[in-house]
Amino acid sequence: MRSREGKRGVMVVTLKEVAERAGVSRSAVSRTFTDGASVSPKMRRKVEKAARELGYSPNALASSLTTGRTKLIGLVSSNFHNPFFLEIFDLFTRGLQERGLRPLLVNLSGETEPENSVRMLRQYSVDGVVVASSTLPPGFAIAFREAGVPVINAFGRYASDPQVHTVGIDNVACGRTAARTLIARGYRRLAFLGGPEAATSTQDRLSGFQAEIAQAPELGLSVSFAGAYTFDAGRREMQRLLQEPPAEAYFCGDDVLSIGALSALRDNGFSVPGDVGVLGLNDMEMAGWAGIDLTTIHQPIRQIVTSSIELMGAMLDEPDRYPEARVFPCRIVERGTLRPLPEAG
Amino acid sequence: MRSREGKRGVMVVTLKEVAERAGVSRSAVSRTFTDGASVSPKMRRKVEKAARELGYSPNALASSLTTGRTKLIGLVSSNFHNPFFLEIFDLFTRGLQERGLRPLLVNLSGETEPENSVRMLRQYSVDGVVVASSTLPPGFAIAFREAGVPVINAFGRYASDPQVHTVGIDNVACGRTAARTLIARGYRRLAFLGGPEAATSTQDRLSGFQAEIAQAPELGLSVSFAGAYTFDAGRREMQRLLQEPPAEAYFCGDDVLSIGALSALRDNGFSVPGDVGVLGLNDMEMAGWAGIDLTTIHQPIRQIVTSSIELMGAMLDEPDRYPEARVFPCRIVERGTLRPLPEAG
DNA sequence: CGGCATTTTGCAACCGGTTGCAAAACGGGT
DNA sequence: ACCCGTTTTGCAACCGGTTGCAAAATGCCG
Repeated sequence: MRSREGKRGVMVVTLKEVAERAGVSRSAVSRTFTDGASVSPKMRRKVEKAARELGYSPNALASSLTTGRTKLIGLVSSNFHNPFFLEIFDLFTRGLQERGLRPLLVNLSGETEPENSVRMLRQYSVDGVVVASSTLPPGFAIAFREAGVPVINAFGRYASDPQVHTVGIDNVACGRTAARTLIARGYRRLAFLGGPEAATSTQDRLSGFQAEIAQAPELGLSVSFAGAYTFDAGRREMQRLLQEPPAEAYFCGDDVLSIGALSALRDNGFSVPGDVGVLGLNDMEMAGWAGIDLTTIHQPIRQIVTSSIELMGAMLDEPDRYPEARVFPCRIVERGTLRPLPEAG
Repeated sequence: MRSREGKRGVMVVTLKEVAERAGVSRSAVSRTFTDGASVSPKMRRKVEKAARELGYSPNALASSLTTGRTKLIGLVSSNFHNPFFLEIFDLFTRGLQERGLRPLLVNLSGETEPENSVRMLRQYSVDGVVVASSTLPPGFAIAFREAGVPVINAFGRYASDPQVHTVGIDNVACGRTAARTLIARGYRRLAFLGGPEAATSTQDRLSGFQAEIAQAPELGLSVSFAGAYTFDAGRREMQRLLQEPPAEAYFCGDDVLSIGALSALRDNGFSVPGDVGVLGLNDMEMAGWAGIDLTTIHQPIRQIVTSSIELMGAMLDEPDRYPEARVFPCRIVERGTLRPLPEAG
């Protein structure tokens, strides 16, 4: 009887058993399964045969104990209600898997203290953490860094002096782009319908939007916030705004919010883009659906995720790497909720 | 110097260091951190003090080596393009976290062989696996069971003789409910617009739908399939169907598909529910959005997830538990895409 | 075939914890 | 103070691997 009953009744084959069956030392078995180690072809064949016959595969957790790497990556987010983030999770999980890294998913909805999650992820010796959120306060990412865990803040606030590695867009610049886009189309009385006021993404987009508008005295700006990046919040807030005559065009916090706002506008008899213009942000899949057809600012999530993962790979080799911010440009995607650019003439 | 530089330059405090500082044995420290172990109050205080001063927290992976439990749960899915599943991931991650279990997320999109994922999850010694998918072939869940890993198939095919623990709805019954719903509203020429033909959910819903319709000879049924549970697939397929006159009412594979179908119908000048009725399935958040307002069959995901997690908890204590199927009823949610029930009288 | 440089292999210690067992400490009763 | 039953504690072995080091095996050359 070579095989053993594990703690849970699961057949579990260990290195030692393979070594015995192959008639070699345990180190030899270990070496054939760690690449870069010196093993003669003959030895390798013997071991592989025994391993195959026993159905052995090495215990990643046990080896992590000596190598100090688990290949576990904490994937931390609080955006579990925005379909846009499902696209992000998809890209992250696939990207990490391709590199042999395993995402340990942490849902921070409702969590206000980073402490617990930091402790938990340290207990599991994650090699690194990706904080993928546009709404979490920067303190969360920083808490990981202070705990000595390599961390990347994806979709977080871009700062020119980043405290932690940051990959994302420049929300201030986005706000400017939004303003310029609306102005170029001849809108004059503009409005900002932001996401949660506390989110840095909201603040930054607003400040860019404001800054650009402030340059032209003939422009008007009204500002309000929805409580969350959700359809309902967007719809409710727009509903509220419509108790007074609407602005000419709204730059909304994100696409879901925009869709909610659109719904309220249409229900109140406003035609979009005839009476009112709406501009979103993110360019989530849904924005392109017929029937929604939202003009929006595209956030290059593929590049952001890819770059985050590359950066994570680099940090694993060089944990004390100097923090850097990687910023990707956003571009406007023309669809049907803003009136067209006037013909050049 | 008590603290040590870990492999990655990370300060990492070990049990041994705590023991030394507290002036006790390593076992004593270990016991104060495993509940149920016998430790005197005095000892506990000493150890906790030292631990606090050093910032110690035990290494979950190291302990898993002897206890045989990692508290890691593989969360396996391939549905990363259906916003409905984001709601499911949200519920699963939170539910697991509350029980002190950690979801290791596996994205199986594009994977055809279960082997790789099974091996990977075994290497990480997961305590159990939740396969949360309505499209993965049953073989995936079974592969885990055969590898000796406790597995639960959530949102999978209900079978009266389940091979693995199954939690979800009875898709055949759902199909019947759909048919009865449409018939009761006076629709006669019915249609099934399913998801991927290979998905068991599609097959089962169809067979229930057919079975019910077959009982009334005056009813007509046409059947077609979209390639995926997505907006585009639904829209495309409906577009194609509209080259001929439409049926009176469509039972669609799921809500996203329905929304796609709706979009095609409206674009082709059909009024819903005036000319054509549409019935969805899932009752995802979006179905309730104003502007979509989809009549649909509610899938009780809260209960399904809660029950799955409970069951997982039970399996961890009793791995050889006899496979069971847990089935939750679906109910119709009246909204605006079917004409109302005729007045009784 | 011997001598030497170069792999390849096994030994043993270690990674960070847990746990059975026996010895030590404790507590209560007399 | 002593005895005995009950905690509490520490020792040492173990979980499943990795790795530095020295011994053994190999290859090459003269």
